[in-house]
Amino acid sequence: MTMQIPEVVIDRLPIYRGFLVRIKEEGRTVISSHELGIELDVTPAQIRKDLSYFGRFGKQGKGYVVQDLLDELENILGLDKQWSVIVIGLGRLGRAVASYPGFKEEGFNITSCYDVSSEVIGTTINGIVVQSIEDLQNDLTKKHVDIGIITVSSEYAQNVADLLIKGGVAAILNYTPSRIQVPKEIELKNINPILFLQSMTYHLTNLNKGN
Amino acid sequence: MTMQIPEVVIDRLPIYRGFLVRIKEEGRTVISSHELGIELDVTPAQIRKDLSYFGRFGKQGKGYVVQDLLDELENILGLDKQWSVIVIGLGRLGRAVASYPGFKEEGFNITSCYDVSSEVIGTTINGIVVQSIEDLQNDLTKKHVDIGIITVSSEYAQNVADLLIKGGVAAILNYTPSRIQVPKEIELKNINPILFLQSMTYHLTNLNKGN
DNA sequence: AAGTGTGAACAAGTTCACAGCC
DNA sequence: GGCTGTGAACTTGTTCACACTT
Repeated sequence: MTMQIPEVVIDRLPIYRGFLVRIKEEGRTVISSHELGIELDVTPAQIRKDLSYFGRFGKQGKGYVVQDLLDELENILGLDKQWSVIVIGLGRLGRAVASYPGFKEEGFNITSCYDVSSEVIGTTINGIVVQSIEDLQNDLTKKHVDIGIITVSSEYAQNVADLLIKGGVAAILNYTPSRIQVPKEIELKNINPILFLQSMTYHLTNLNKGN
Repeated sequence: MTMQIPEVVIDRLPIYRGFLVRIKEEGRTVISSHELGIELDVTPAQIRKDLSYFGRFGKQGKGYVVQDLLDELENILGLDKQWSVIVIGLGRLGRAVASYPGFKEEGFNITSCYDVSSEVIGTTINGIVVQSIEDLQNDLTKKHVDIGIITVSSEYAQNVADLLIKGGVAAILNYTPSRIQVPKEIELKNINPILFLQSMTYHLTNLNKGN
């Protein structure tokens, strides 16, 4: 029963799902793995194989019913639930993140924001009053938080992560360039634009490409 | 000569390099693949194999001289050069990006910023006067730009990308949730926090983990 | 003695190709 | 007839294990 599903597969499902949302809005009701593949730059076999880890969602000779596949993917990914998210660090990046409407639209509800600076504490961002980081530990004992987004300055990233984990937060999105150490049961993803730029400059430097 | 180097390897090099920068600051002069591996959560064999694609940088029985390996990696990745970067779209996210000091520190110089909104055009961010997007096409004929960072709203992402490519920009960092189509010789990386969150919720939903 | 560099073994992930079903 | 689902073939990427160097 518990066949281990490759992480790369999990990472592709949200991409499939995003595209399905778009074509559903355009009124599309059925799509084949072939068409999906062309749009998403993935082979049709890849898509069929990926989906086959979870069930048989297609209609043979026909393709996938957009709405049905969407429902399946949202169920698999847990997007049929609401998730509570907090943002720690409300510098320029944190404020941009906290005020991005896309999170709420996708079921990621930013319920609280924390910062150290007295200049920021008490201000309102996206309808949320910024609290002191001092409140964080205690707040986590009282209300459940699924995901913590860390946008503090680099040197505090590990401390904040430790606090979050101690408070029962199971997933962390780290916008800091610091590499954070977490126990393996904690979900962690890092967003570090510098690393992206640096792998791109490799290719710009070595234009005997292949990519 | 032109052995094809796996993309995953290229993506790891900046991580190795970042760690070497850190330990160099701490005064470390030599490090073994074993120690590197522990810190970066990679097997020592992986590190040695990755580096072996590019040369023999280690000293047998000793490890790697931090400064030497750093120089090699920076040379490989093209980090010994300066890169010119422009930011298109100066909403909250674009302003956060444009004012992040990390780019300059790593040799990525933001030389211009563009926006459509008359409220933003003419304002100064990080010492740069925001120009009209109307100027972009013409500017690109006059000065060389290596990398474009797209932080406009989703619906304009493809248009901006097309403009950049027409103007000779070879690499694009797309902060937009839109999937952009580019010719294969153009470097493209996407930063979409929603996709990260959605793959994390898969694991939160299916805590029979393995991760 | 310690630790690299690397072919060979292994594991993971992708694509093929076709049986099966609508 | 067209397209899915999936074992099997293949390709890519990782780890092993040891000869080699200092």
